Amino acid sequence: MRADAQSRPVRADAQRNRARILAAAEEVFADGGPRASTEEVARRAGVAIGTVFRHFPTKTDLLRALMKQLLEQVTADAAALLAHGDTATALFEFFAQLVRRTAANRTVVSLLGAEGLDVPIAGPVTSLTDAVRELLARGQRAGAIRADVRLDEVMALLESLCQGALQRGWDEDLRERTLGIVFAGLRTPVSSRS
Amino acid sequence: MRADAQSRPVRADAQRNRARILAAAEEVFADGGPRASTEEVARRAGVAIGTVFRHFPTKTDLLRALMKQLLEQVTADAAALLAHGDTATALFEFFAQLVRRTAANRTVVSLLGAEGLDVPIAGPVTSLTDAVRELLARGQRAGAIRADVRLDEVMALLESLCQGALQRGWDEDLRERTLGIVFAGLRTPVSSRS
DNA sequence: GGACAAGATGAGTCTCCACTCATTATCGTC
DNA sequence: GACGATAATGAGTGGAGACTCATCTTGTCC
Repeated sequence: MRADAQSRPVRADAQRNRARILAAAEEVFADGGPRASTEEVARRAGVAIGTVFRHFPTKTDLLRALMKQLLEQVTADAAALLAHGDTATALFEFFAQLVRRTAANRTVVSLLGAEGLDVPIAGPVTSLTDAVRELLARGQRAGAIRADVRLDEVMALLESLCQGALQRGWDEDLRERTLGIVFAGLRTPVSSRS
Repeated sequence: MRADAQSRPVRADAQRNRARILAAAEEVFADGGPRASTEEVARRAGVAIGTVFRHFPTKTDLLRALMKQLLEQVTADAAALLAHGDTATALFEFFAQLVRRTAANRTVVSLLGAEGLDVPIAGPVTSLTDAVRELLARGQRAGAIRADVRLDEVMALLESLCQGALQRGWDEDLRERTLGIVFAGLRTPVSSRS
């Protein structure tokens, strides 16, 4: 494996460590949030702290790498639903999936507009937005989602519910019921409107 | 003004400073979040740092005092609506009011289940919850809100939307439209359900 | 299996921030 | 206006955590 045509290959131990660090960071930040220390990540990865900083020169870089990885997974979920899901309800399924994933992974908090630390992630967000746009359009074409619902509203709800799902005291049941209300608001009503 | 039957009055400068500190803290934490430094609060209050700590022995105490103050305002809003508002839509009005207030005041983030720091505020939350319970019950009795909506769901939505409203890029317009969707989900449908 | 560059190590630095305390200033009272 | 209690001051302390770097180790290539 060559990193570049005129450079040497990336050493095997370096690749291994990079992977270990990412995995450890996922766990550590999952419970503890982005305020958890880099030292803790190093400890859980079984690596010295200098090694973490060799791979990710800044804590923000590490967070960004995690974000990117998660966004890719989530975007893949969306793509799968676009390919195989029921057109009418694919958006709801995706919505529920994302919130569920977030609930299990505090780091995603910063997903669409970081909070405590600044974690710029412009690129990956775009593809997620694209996927949601398509999911929304299909639901609307199928008549399942109100025609006047806009993309930014869906993204805003997604963001809000992901944030909410992180709070203490949200169990799975409450999460599903709350999502149910939001979905009812998105769904095409038979007649009443205001 | 006597603090207690057998103690001396609270000195005028002390009262003044306490008020100044609270006001400054509101501003400072409003932009900067709860991670803003106590030193900054002191500076904006025009007071030495030791004075801040005399009034609020701990940063958490200061945050808690702010929370309490805000919860009292919000609970007062709810009480006003209970007394004079339109029964059917009072909950929606209150909901919108609270989210709006939050958008202008980052500190409220930690309102119903603190994030970064731990800011226990058991008592004041109870009275807020009570007010929302009553608002919800009235809306349901009036037939404006679905009968199967539960209090914890409303609180969860409130929490989520307040969190969401803090994100960058939420302007007033988006906020109102997003709330509109949630309200549609809470409203009694004329016929369709799923 | 030797040479050497890439990588790992972890004690140490630096900065930031919550919190303390000896000293000084101010208020309320007589 | 003097006196004692209360409060304000701000340099200082302690600890946490991001980041560095001189030194040692290991993988890769011939």
